Amino acid sequence: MRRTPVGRQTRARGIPEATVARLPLYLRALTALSERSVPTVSSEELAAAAGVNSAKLRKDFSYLGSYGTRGVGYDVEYLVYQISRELGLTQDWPVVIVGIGNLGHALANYGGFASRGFRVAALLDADPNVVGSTAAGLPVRHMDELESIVAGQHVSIGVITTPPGAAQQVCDRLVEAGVTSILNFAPTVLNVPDGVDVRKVDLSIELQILAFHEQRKSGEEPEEGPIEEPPVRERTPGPVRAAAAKLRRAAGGKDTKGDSDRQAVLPA
Amino acid sequence: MRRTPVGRQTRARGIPEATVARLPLYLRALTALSERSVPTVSSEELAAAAGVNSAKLRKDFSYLGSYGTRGVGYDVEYLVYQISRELGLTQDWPVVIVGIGNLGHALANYGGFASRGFRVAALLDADPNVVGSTAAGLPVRHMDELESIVAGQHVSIGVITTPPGAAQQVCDRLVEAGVTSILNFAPTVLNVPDGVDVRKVDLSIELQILAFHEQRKSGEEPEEGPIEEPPVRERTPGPVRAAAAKLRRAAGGKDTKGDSDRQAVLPA
DNA sequence: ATGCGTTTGTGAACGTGTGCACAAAGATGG
DNA sequence: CCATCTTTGTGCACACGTTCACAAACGCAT
Repeated sequence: MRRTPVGRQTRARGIPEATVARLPLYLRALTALSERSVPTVSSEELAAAAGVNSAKLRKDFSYLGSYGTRGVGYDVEYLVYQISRELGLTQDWPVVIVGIGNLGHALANYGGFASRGFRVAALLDADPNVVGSTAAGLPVRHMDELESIVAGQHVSIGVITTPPGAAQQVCDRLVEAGVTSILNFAPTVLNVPDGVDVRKVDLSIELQILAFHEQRKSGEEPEEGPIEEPPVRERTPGPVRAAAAKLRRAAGGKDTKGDSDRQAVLPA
Repeated sequence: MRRTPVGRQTRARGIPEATVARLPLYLRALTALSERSVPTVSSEELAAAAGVNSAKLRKDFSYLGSYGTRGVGYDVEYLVYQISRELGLTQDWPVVIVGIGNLGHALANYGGFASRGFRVAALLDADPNVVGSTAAGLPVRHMDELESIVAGQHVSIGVITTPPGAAQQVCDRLVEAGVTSILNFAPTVLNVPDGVDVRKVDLSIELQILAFHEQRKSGEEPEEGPIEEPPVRERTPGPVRAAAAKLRRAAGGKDTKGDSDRQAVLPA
């Protein structure tokens, strides 16, 4: 199962994944400085603007090369260019958005798309009532056109904003059509073949993490005592082999299949 | 600057942050099993359903306690309860959403909210044209009501879906009113006092990370050669002290202030 | 009771990420 | 040309996260 010497997602040519995740942050801060015609910036100042530690920032930049000048700082324009190039933002990235509900609309209108080389190649939906309408000035087209659009416009990035039940199916079609990077907003674990990247954005998970910390702050830590019986079933021993066998069937053969949470990304 | 012995966000009582981030994933998979009345599940099966490695899952669960039965697996109902309790989902969490554009609408309609103990206490917006309309059956109320709502309903979690220019301001008001956990969708670095948690969801960053890996796949790695001159300014040495001094003023005194990227979360 | 097959729980090794602290490098002023 | 001041780039130590591999625990059949 191990394909690359390092790990799941080889840190390409020496750039750590954690650093890659911060580059867009630096880029944003630098762009703001650039618009104010600030010529140079120190690691300390830029780090403050990006909300990180300055040593971390310097180390991050050191992976890209020695683009700073000691005693002075970093040239803003030069860094903007270098980071953009490293992230691949100097080229055009056509993107398809599948599932045009509220969230799909929000993304279609999202200004951050166009501003960084991302171009909405098409909006797709399966619902005939939605197909034909327009969002952000673009027509919503039917799922059937997915394959021809992806192939014709060389789309390599797909965004899934469908209800969770449709996500895996849509994902399969995207991959089959040639998409190799997927941004998934549906609360579903997607199965993809090797070589396809998936990143997920999950509202519900973020809130639950906040709730965890919030609970800690309140001092109402869940105590490990005799209190608070489990609501339904006690940990009663008993005949379980048959149950386990049944479970094995129900859980699906080889991978995550039946994950049909009832919550929806786009209830409308 | 170091407040806690471990680090930035002390891992409460022994539960690592990485584990906390996965608990909601396990919970979702377990809930799906529960709905199918599956009584027990092995670490291998549950790990597959959650998209993680089984050893990792077992270690994660070991931080919660010994809730499994060797030779059998984990009792689904029991685990659902324990994880819910650990995450603080057995209590009610009122939430305010500020900024009711497309994204705000999408979140208000999000089914995952209600299904896990999160309740939308109020929808708020500053635009008089939006105030008074309804979203997801709830009236949109004016920002002026923020303080009274937060105080009156004991809201501790706020969601920011405003344009980036308004985010810090809204954040300050939320914190001032008593909110101690914030989920930020605006592409802005928020400054908050100690004791307030911020999690951010940033569309643009996710896409840029995908683009980075996509570029690597294409083999078009940015090469470190004499090619590709920087577009605007060369790395010309020269008198820079005055510039650096000017910069220091422009960048703001103590913290991230002027971060006004032109992209908007909610252009509408 | 005893043995067998299964699955958990965890010690230990390894990889990744973070932050300190400082030498090297450059700018600037005399 | 030299002294001084500023800021980068990085070696090092430590914290955190992941994975392996295996003993201990448990159900079940005989």
